[in-house]
Amino acid sequence: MNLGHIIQEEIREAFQHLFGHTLSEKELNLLPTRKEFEGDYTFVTFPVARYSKKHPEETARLVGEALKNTSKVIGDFNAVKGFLNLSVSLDTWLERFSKTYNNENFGRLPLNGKLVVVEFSSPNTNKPLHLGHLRNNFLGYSVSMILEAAGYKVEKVNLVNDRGIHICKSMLAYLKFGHGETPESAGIKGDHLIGKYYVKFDQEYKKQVTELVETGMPEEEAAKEAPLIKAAQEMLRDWESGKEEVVALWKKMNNWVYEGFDITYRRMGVSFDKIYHESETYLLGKKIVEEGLKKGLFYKKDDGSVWADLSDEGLDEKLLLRADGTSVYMTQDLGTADLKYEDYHYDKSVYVVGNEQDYHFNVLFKLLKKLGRPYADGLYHLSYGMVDLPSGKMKSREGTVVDADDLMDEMAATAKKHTLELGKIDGFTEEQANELYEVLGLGALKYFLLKVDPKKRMLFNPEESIQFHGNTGPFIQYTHARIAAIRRKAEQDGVTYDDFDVKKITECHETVRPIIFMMENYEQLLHEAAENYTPAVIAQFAYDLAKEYNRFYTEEPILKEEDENYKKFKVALSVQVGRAIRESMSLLGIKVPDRM
RNA sequence: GCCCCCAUAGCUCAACAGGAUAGAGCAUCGGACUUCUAAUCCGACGGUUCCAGGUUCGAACCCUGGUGGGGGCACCA
Repeated sequence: MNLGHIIQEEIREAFQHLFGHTLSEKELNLLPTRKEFEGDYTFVTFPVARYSKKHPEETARLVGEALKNTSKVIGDFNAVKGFLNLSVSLDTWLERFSKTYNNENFGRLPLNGKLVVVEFSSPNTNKPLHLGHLRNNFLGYSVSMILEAAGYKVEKVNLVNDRGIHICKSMLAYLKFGHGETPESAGIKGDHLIGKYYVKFDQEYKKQVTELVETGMPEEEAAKEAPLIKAAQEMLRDWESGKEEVVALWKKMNNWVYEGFDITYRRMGVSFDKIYHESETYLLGKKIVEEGLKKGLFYKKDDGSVWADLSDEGLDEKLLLRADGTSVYMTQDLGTADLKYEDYHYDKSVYVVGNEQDYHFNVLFKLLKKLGRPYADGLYHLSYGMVDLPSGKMKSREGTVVDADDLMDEMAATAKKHTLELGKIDGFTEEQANELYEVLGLGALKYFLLKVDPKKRMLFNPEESIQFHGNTGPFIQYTHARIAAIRRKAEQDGVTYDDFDVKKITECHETVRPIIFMMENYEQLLHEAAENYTPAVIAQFAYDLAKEYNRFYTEEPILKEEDENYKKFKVALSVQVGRAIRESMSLLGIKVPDRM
């Protein structure tokens, strides 16, 4: 039980004793005391004055006095208006720290026996990954780590969109203009090679459309009649009917893409427990539509197309099956939901997909609910906002996308530049140095993308993202490196620190309490991060802790402390902060170096 | 046209589900390295929380109406 809960219980008891009323969980609202007031926790008495039948301030004072007499943890209090500010005694804080320090499972909540599937990444195989994918991947991976730390069993899955007209466009352009080029012969990654032909297709296609328009054809018609688009559609039909040479080319080109993706994923530090391919799932879902028809949930129009009417739920009618009997996006997603459930029997299933698909998932979940799927209540769309550039929205056709590989290169290069300028890595081998640049560059990038609430649209300013000062990944990493240096030096000097004795400590630097306070609250925070699927609060924690620790570090001598026991404590406190930083950063997928 | 989301310091973001005098970083200005890593720390400057009403002890947060921005409304995925 954390300190907040203990205090809540004590308040409940005191209140019951004083006023004969038992407060509910919600009424026991406890918040951190604001900086400008004395105290650690604040209990707001406005809402409970109706039970005490006294003014809020009087209520606060009475509860405060009662606590001061009976509480095992509260040392003092003050009441301002309806705010009861409670100061936890130093003894208690130190005691709590001791407990945290010796807790080997710090930052890990007990297993809750529940399984959650997190689907993320979901790339198309016709172009390389870009900045938008980075937010998606980092988010999905981080949320998976957070859920795991919060006690869930987590399965990370990736549903690769490896088929469809967009792939055929790349294939067609490759056939026409590729001259048998390969990633090896071209010297570029497979995904970039395929992306090149996707762009090529678009260019050539536009030319054709322009030519047709010049002959007097309306633009809309020209867009449909251009030979290239017709050829691409034909190729898709050939693929669906299993035409050998098309399938062979498709396999070859997709494999190039996967080889490229693998490199990118590895560098990003994300991985999956299972990869689904749309080429294997796109036909699923038809049976579910049939089932819905039979149950009278869906209906068939005269042309044979199948629809769901969700107007009673405030939504539109939605197509589920085309007139020719082929599936659409929704059909497929109905099918994969069942498939994933068969595979995992999950309690929760999270889809990490951008907010432009809010409506789609809203409909999907309602349909599955209507169909009576047992897992329907556990579905969650983790809807995240677009990443904008200072120049506006990213558009692949306009060449304004920020390529993932390029971006990671740049981040690492900048890390290298800064590191060399500072000259702090004497004795590093070249390999170690390069690894450090990766850790710092990726750390900066991940932190930049994850510190913002996922739901919010965010601006990616390349110059700011590459900053290593202030509220950034490298700032936190640096704090960890400092602590690691303390630990190294302590061990070098033969200073043991596990054996500190908190009972002998009577006074502490003013930063010690807030540091302990933050770590005390960490598990609560982790719980919140998991419930709300948001790495942002973990990022905020790591930053706040690092910031507070840095103050401690600059204002207090640690290894030069003369009181031997207090010195041990300070080292232990540092080590524990280091652990908390490492742990929280790992939930963001960010590594922390021992030297930088 | 209909539906959904957003609006907080010059800029990028917070604000623990309605709590006290709205906080950080960047930028600007000023201070701190013969010291355990200055990728750090301290200070200053910076606000009508888009506007107008409402709800109540209390509103950035909830309600109503505006304004501005984004997204969605395909037999595409």
